[in-house]
Amino acid sequence: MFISTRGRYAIRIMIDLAEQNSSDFIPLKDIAERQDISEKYLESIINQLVKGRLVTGRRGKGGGYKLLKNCQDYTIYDILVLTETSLAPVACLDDNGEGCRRATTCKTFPFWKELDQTITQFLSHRTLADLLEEHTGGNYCI
Amino acid sequence: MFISTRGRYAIRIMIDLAEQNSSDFIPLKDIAERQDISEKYLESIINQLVKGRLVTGRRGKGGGYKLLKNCQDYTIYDILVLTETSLAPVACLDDNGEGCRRATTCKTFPFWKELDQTITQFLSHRTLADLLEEHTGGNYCI
DNA sequence: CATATTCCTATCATATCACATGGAAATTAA
DNA sequence: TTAATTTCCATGTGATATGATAGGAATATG
Repeated sequence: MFISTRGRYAIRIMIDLAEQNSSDFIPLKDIAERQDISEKYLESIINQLVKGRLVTGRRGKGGGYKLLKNCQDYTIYDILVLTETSLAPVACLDDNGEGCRRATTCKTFPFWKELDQTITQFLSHRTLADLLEEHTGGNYCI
Repeated sequence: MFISTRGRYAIRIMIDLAEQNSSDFIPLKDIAERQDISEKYLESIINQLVKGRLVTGRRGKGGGYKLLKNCQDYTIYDILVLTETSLAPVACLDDNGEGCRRATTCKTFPFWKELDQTITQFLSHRTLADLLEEHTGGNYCI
């Protein structure tokens, strides 16, 4: 499997935040209930999104999380690259291809590179706004 | 990681067989030595290729494996679909999307389906012959 | 202060991966 | 026929990633 639940849940968190369409902080508890996912697991995921500056969090009463940008300004790639351990389709491509010493002579290496580019382009040409519109027809974004 | 060593090794086996450009059976021992991969591991991989009718094997002295078709008639998809446990980029898409009960309402499902199609198209539009030519400029195929 | 909520650091069960071991069956050459 | 070769078949194993869970410290509100 390429994209793990971790990355998929991250996208669902972002969609949920966008759908609330609020300038208030949204408690993770609410997101976990709506999405029917363990709050503790979501916690570890949204932490990565905070560190990656995709969302911001505030502690204490009235705290929670909120988006930092408009949803058309988040690409799916932005979200996945933070939450997935690797977006390379093959191990040869990790660490800029330093991982494989056969890279220079390998007959399959250019092929994997092309596959990687194809996937990366696909993921970085879609925004959070695209996902919202795709299903609702509406526009939740500011 | 998306494509495991299993699938990558399978492609290297197929390339190796094509490069021998022979109507004789090629012993797996030779392939393992040339590719510097454990023969026993390759054995379990090439078994899947035999069962999938991509190659044929013969036992005993003078035995080995050989391709059944011209290499322009093998797509990379053909090879990977046999050797990888799943080519679906996300779990939601396994078993024709039956795996996920949220599929009908999920805002991300159409997106994953598109990603899957993009990848599948990429993999099924390249043949073994393409990989051989890409690196050597020559044509090993009949 | 009491409560809500994020942050931080562990731990754990399960599955998959990459590979190894041990042999049975078949084919050919001598 | 015998020995050598080689595919076929089943099962075992250590390492790693994944998908969680647990407990508590820090911080903000009222």
